[in-house]
Amino acid sequence: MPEVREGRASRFCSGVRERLGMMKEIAAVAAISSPMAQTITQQLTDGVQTALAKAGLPPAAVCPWEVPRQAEHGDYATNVPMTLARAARRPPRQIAEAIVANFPALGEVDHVEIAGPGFLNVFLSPAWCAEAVRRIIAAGDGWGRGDAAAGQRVRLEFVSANPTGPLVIVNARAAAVGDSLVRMLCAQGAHVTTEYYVNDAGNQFDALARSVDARIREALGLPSTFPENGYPGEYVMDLAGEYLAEHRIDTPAALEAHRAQKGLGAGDWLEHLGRYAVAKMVESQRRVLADYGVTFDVWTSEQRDVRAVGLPDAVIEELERRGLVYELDGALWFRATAFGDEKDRVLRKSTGELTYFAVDLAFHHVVKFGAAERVINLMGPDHHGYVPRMRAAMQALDHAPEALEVMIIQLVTLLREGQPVRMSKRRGEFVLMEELIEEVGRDAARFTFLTRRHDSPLEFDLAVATRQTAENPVYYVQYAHARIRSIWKQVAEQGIAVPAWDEVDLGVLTLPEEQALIKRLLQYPDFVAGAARALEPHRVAYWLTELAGVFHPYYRAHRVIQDDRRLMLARLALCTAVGLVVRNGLGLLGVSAPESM
RNA sequence: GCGCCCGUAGCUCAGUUGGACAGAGCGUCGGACUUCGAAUCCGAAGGUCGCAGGUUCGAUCCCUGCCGGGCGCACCA
Repeated sequence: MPEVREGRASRFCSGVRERLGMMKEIAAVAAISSPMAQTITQQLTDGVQTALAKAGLPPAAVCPWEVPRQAEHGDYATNVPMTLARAARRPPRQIAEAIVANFPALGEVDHVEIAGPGFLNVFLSPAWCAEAVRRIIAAGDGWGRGDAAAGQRVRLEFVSANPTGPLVIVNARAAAVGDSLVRMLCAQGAHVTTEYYVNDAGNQFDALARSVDARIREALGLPSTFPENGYPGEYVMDLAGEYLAEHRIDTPAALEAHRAQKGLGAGDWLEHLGRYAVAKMVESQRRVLADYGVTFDVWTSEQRDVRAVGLPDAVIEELERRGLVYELDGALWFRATAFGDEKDRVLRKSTGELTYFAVDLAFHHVVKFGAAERVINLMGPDHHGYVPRMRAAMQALDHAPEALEVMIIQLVTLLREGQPVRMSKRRGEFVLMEELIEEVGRDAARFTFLTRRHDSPLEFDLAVATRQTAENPVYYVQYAHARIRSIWKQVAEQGIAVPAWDEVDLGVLTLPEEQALIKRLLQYPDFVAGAARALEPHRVAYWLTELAGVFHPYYRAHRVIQDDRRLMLARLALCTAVGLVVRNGLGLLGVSAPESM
């Protein structure tokens, strides 16, 4: 078995931890932080189960908690009495009453009510909530970490654009989604290896090589015809120009001499040019992604890491051993229909060449699943028809069908002030990812991409994304952080002494706005765990916007710095906790939390 | 024709994996800066969740059919 380059997941995760960072003011306190505590819903679930046991009722298989829309319905609600009604053969309300009567005394809970057909509405204790601010600050960047993916080895491939052209808008979307997923999964205890797959073989590779060759001949004034399926973009001319410059070739004779010196015949020459072009393209892709804040643990080469080491043949043999391969019309077929695909698929064409599928299947089976139990691929919508056959192949090779998770990243429509920006890939005109970053900035670009579900098409208005107004939620959220930092600057300038948080009386945080703010912060760990489980980073973006939407009105209405020192310190603590969570959340999205704006 | 995704406020989109009276931003209209940052805040108007059935105590969510839109159906990658 060939050596598989293993990613350095730990480095990546520690990098995230670094990026999540923490504010100076809380660093000292965080040093004495306690181990990860149970989330509030876990405590409530324990309470319900205890009550059920005491009442002689069967335990609940699951105990879903939701945050009701209406405040009258409490802070958390569950429908357990209704789901249990059938098994217990008692009406839901009776079960609810039994739970309430036997509910253990929990510090977090003020009281529990029965409502509607059989809901349990839990009201949190205001004093406990106020006190919780201290724990949030103490948890620091650990607030929001969890174990939803603890110990899982995850292989996450995203972007993976062909090395035949520069990165474009949709790649920026995939990069934003993928990178955010990495951060979320790491924060939930997963060991994630990120991977970029370079398709440096096959037809597209040949087309690139021939395109560069044609441009080189043109540049030297030699007769040439541009290949039918070649790449027309200007970057191909740049590649040709760079090649000539690097090798100091400026005449046809110099080119001949160069090729002769290197012993490059017709076939070798195209291979050589192709390698050169791919290396250049990959390097530029890597640079653009790095500018975007996205790095990969592994850059896998189709040619070097899969084809050259004979993986496809090995996997085809494996399939043959299992009797899942047959020959027809001179081609070799995989019996994909035996695993739910709509038709059988060719592994080796009658020409003797491997199909893309055969190579990709070997890549998945050996390289990806050799390194992880969970394989997540982000792909474009044009590939969704490809998924069933890959899944069929994975099943044929004994992988659980759900082990391969495919996320379709939908297309991006680019607008400027509501007007479509014309793009034509055929003519080689498109808006590049680097132009996007240049124009709107990384934070705005990434956040905007994460304000939509990954599988729904996105309209990206360049003009709006550039505008630094409320139209742009990224600034709304960042502003909350900057404002909180600004309060701390004021504290420093005015020479206000702030004691250790242990000595601050948080009990004065009794305003409805303050309680609402704290309750939101308390929801955060459950929320990000849910987003990580669902692989939906956009939820975090929405949640943060809502948090900012609770904070800004509070900030406008109530002063932090004031004569009442007790109140001031308590509010300072609350604001610090809010700033911390904003920062943690933005960190999950790969968006910065600025000190000032 | 078959398969997958999508139809929610004028626009762009959320809706926590079936919950209680349907949410946000923008846009529109009307207000708020001698107070820690107005990239902010307060208020108003705006809906038959594409249509019709079904399952359920309960449906925007699940099932069926229809209408409308996108994508895919290669010995391409």
